[in-house]
Amino acid sequence: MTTKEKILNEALILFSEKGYSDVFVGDIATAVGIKAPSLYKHFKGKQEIFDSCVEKFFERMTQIRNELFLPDTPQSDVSYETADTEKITEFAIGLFMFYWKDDIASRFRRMLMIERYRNPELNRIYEDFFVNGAVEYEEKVFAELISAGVIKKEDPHIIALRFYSPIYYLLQKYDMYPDKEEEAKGELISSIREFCQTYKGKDSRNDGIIKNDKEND
Amino acid sequence: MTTKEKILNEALILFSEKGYSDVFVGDIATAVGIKAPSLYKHFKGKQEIFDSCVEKFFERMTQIRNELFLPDTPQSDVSYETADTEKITEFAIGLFMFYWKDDIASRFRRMLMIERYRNPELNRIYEDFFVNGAVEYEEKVFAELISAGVIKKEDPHIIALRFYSPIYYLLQKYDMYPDKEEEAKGELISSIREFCQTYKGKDSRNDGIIKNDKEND
DNA sequence: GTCTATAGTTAGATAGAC
DNA sequence: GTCTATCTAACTATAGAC
Repeated sequence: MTTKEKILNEALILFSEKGYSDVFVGDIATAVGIKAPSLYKHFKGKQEIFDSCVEKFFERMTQIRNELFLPDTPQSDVSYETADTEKITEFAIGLFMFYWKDDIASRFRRMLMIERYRNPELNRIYEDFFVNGAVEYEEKVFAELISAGVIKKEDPHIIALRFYSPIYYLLQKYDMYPDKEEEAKGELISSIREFCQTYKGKDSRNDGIIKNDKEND
Repeated sequence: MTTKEKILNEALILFSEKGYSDVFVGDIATAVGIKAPSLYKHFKGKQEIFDSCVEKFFERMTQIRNELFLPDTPQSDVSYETADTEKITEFAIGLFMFYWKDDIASRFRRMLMIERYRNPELNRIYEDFFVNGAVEYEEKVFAELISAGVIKKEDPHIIALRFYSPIYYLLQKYDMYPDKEEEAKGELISSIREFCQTYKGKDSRNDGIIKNDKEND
């Protein structure tokens, strides 16, 4: 890793813990193992370091969207037709774990939560990736699942909201406790299981799966 | 309002917008209409102003808990037996609007969201009131509603999680848009209606209300 | 590309007049 | 209880040696 990369790496860690203004150029330098003035050979200043972190985040998100959300691997041929409780759960866990643990996404998300109230541009980014944007994306997914008959014919927006909000809540709950992975996953799985019981099938609320699905444990 | 109260009021507004370290003593003074050194006749320093805001928040929360959560008014005699979709919706809206719009609670909540990553004590307060604590309280409510037969016999923790997480998500979504009250309430009501359809009654999923409830709009 | 030394700036807080 | 003037400390950034 080059010094420039090290700087960005350490800077993002610090920004995610303290926000922009409480991180001092000297802190970043110390974390990298150099002195503050040396940073200015790599970046024009603190703001440029920050801007590069933003850029790095966008690159990572573009990358993961191609991997996780738009898989063009052979498996994608099975499409929505075969999506079931297990697949929906897998998708939820994948999304949750990425937002929670990915080095870039999780740190940048925390930084955005600190900065979004004072910086409208960062608030927009936060909303696009972690609030409205996330729900809107899932809305499209559920609209397709409804067409495929996998999910009940109800308002896709409300379905997406009820799917995503526990993920969002649990992210906040476990953000400070990266070691509680099993507990977090357990809660998420229970929540998604209930979600699937409510919404799967064309009108399958009284199809008898309500009580028996618990055997999956 | 005394100058001391004015200081606390303006300080909380600024802290909720910028967090602790980006608010300068001079900013608070200007907002109040005095000069910075004058503040020191009322408070020892910036930290004491902040601590007083914390105290004010605790007072407000104690007050509202007695009003909203533990109503000892005559109406409470009807108890959980008569709780229905409408009452649960009313409770959800009351909780949401308080967290969203109450001058003290909403500002303090925003400040906590900014500060919780760098201050463990503030993170604990945030969790107690807006994350774990909120769900734990509702867990107790739903446990009682289950006993009363109003809510289906399922894990009260998951029920509480699925009840509260949309409230929490919508709070983040509309935090910057206090004027979008009707839109926010609409989304919340749709979400809670679906919640009630899923959980109300001992096993009342196929009681025919599923499609027709939309007439309420 | 790293360092030491230092300039320039600004925030928190105090002194003392009114 | 408010002000002006001022101190001290801390941070960003630059200059210039190596």
